[in-house]
Amino acid sequence: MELQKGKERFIQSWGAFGSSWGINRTMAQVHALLLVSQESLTAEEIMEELQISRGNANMNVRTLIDWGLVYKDLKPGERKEYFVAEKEMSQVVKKIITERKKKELEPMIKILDEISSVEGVCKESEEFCKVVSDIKLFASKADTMLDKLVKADSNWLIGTFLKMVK
Amino acid sequence: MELQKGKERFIQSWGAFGSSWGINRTMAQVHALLLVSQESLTAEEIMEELQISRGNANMNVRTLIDWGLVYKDLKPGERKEYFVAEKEMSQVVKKIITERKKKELEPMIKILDEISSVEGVCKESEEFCKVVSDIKLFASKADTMLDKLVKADSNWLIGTFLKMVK
DNA sequence: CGCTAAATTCAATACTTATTGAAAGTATTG
DNA sequence: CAATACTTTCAATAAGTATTGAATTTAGCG
Repeated sequence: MELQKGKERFIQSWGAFGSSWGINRTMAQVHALLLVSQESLTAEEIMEELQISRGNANMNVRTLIDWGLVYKDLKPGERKEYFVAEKEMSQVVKKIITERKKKELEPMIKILDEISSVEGVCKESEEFCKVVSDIKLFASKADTMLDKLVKADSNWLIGTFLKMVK
Repeated sequence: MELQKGKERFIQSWGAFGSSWGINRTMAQVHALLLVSQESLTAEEIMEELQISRGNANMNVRTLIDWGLVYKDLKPGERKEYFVAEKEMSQVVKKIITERKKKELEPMIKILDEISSVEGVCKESEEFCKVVSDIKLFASKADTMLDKLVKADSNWLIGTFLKMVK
């Protein structure tokens, strides 16, 4: 496998994981493409490389920018926009955690709070009350932990992993 | 909101999060229903409660059993199967982590290894090599960390959360 | 065994989510 | 300010995923 094949493999695999991650497949491919590109790319180039439509390219680049995983790289004297990926991997990890937490964890905690704040639930059904409060306990711990990871400096991020695994 | 409404809300919300989690919506609802049921339920009862077909109920219960989140509760003298949820929440968390890791993390590490094991990648493109090995670093750390969480005893699970967040 | 209740399978179908591409919008240039 | 180069939007459509339910298989019982 030579370099070009390696890059293609990476792009295609990153896209496939996107799906199993609840992340749009094409968005993940665009991200992968920008990650392995030396130079920043135009919308045209992304469309060409990934064989996707203009609208699709635009929408997914925009979402990546919203996530903070891609930046606009405006070149003086050039009218069109170039896009470049955030390549500091600790930043990438933090930003993915932030977005997934927002979508997967926070709304859940909100609803668990609503359910368990109801008067008399624990009196009426100890079992239901316990299920809800146990889930809340784990969800809150996970939430706090992920917050710390995201707010910490980059060395701390990997350092925390190390601390946990030893 | 009285108890019954609370349970319904819980089932419906757990189902919605399932989706944003890459977990089948109905499977999550079946899980929620069993979590909040005092008694173990038959396929019929699940179909009835969630208004789903026999096939659907069967498939999702089976997947939950594969995940170790639900058990068969066979009653002597009764021909039909009853299903009951694992209610120890630390077990539930461990089992969900195990399955999501298997689907979301392990295949990724495998492919990153394949890509980076190729001769000359680093010579040909320092940048690509760095991207791949940085991702590998984080993925492996996460993998090891999750392994520890899953193998540890239940007190350690919540204890580790606490250790991290202080 | 054969009968029957229950579980499972799977092709057809419904539902959900992503993609296209032409039309509309916006900004730069001469 | 009109021509142009590019970006964004969005309704139509395609692709992907989940669900149904009738047909099939499996297992308990006399």
